[in-house]
Amino acid sequence: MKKRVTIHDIARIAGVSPATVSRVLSKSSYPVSSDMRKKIERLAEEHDYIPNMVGKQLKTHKNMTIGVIVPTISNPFYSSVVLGIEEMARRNNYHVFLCNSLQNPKQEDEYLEKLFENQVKGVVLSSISFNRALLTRLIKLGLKVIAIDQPIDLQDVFQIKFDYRKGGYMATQYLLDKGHRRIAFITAPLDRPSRQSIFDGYRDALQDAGIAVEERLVNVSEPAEGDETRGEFENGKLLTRRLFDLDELPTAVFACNDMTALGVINELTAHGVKIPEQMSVVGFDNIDFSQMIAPPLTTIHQPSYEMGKLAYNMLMELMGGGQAEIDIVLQPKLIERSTVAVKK
Amino acid sequence: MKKRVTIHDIARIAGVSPATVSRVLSKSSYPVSSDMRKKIERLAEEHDYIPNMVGKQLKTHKNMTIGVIVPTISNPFYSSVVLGIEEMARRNNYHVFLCNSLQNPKQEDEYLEKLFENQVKGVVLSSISFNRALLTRLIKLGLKVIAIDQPIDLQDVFQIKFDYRKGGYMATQYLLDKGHRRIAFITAPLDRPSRQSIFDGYRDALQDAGIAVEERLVNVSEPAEGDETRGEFENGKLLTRRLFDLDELPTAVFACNDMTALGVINELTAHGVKIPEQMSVVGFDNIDFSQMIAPPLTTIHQPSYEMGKLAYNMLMELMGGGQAEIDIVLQPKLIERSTVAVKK
DNA sequence: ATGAAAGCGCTAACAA
DNA sequence: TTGTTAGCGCTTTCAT
Repeated sequence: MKKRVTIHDIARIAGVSPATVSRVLSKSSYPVSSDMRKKIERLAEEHDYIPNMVGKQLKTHKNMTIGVIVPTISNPFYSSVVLGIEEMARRNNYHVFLCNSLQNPKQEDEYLEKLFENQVKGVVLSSISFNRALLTRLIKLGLKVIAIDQPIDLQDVFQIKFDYRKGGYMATQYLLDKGHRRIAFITAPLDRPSRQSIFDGYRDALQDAGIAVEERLVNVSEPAEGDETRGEFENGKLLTRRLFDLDELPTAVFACNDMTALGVINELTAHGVKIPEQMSVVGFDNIDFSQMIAPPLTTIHQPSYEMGKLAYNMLMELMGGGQAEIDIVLQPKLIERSTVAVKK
Repeated sequence: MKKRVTIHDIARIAGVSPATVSRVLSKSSYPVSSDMRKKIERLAEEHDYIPNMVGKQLKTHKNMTIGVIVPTISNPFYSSVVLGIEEMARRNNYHVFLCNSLQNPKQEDEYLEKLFENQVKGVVLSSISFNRALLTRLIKLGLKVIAIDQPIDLQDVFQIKFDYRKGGYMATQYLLDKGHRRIAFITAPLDRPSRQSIFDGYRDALQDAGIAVEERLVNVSEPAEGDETRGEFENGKLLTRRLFDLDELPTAVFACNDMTALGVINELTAHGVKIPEQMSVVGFDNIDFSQMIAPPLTTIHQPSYEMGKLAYNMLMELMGGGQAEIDIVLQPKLIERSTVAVKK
């Protein structure tokens, strides 16, 4: 294992000062004679010089990495968001420091702190925590934060929002338009603002149609910890099973996300219920998989990849001292596929 | 925005030397009187002291981050591997620097270099490149590398292998046992060793059964770039379409991975072909989704999460100066679900 | 038990 | 155009 060569080594070999070497190797605009420049570049190449960003960073207080904290990348929705962020970051020579909070607020805080210790200056955060103590402290110390997916109600935190309520409303309205009156809502715990909003949309759509919300048709699961993705699916199955305890099945199911909808469909199919002939199903998110199943899932599109890109752009704006940014609210879109039939 | 407080600030306030402050705040084992220790801890707390890891790292040449390079986390197989690595890393207070090479060898090299510049000392790599120039250089400079998924034939690179050939053999043999004789193989380009090996297994199983490999039943797609996950699915669809040009359909399809198998199933269903009654399908990987579809997919299990954990452990061993590590070959397992029927 | 001082690799005034 | 020097925040020998 060869010793690492530094700017000083190159300087010594070239018989010049480290400053000159720094100027050429860091692509500074500072003037250096072209002979010198060539010589140094050649020497650097020959000696396998690779810059040490830690030294540079300590001096300049700048770095090229941003943090991203999401519940888990095993959820295709988040992996798509992350890919969007990373794509933009790459183009601008930034790095992404990815953290999976795994439904654990403590984990979220630990990552936040670690990120900050590592001098990360900007973070895109899908927060599952309610305690804003640490976040507030870090923001005071200069951390820039963009909230996605879950709102964060703090001064100086800007948001890429999504109109979950409207999405919930649209999905329900669509089912209503197809003639359905008994529409079940199946969801993971309403402990996240996004889910609560989807439920609000469901409720409002029913009420606007003059239909009372039947409590037995609203199925909320118990909170769980760990990797959520498998959980959402299992959840969908579990809550669907409860439907069969009812005197009469609903004619349609609206699930709080696609993973849950997959569970619903799976369980329904296991019970011999045909989709959409005997039961209509609508999901939420429009993950790639939703169109890969048979029949392909009708769902509400949430532009995850674009969300990632937007989040990156807003973060850069913020970090570049841009100010008075405005929150963005992305609009839902209904994707009609094949899991909904007209109620006969 | 408050100015960041350093150990010097704390030292000044406490009226002691920075050395003493460092000793207590970095949890050094060096003796410090308990009065002093308490005072410093209190002051640090009061003044919101947060250590600067960059300074520390420059001095100690140690850091707590490892790199992980995979084709894309939007592929559930890789996201599961990454989660396994991250889980272990977290337990040991390590960080994961995640990079998606997106099927692009140049991107892979860029990330490798960036990682190294940032003083990352260990990397878990699923390489899609064939050019080992940079990697060889970095290894000479002390980088430790664990290869997963795709073998890397370099001195000092240790591997978590998977017996792809055996997996391919098992899947084909299983189909053979069920009475199938005309078994199509559908795959993305054989430019990765893993896929080639799966094909070898397919071929060998047929040959051992005294069945000639029919060229028209082996469908290989053209190379593509970009985010592969959607591509694999589309690929499965595309190649399945070609099957219908044949004089006679095969009775079973073996796909090189589950995403492709989903595409196969999707296209088959679109053509009104019932699975498994009219066509049997076997996948490869056993991603979570493979059991979420209807009917659930029969497939070859590749232990992605465990692979991640193993990779982390091996890497730590290597980085800790452990030597004479031995490559590991994980064994495939057939998961019988519902997409295969006995050939009548 | 505490402090002084050097230095990790790099950059950036300032000087020459 | 090039060099000198100081120092980013931290740890760590060596002294005291």
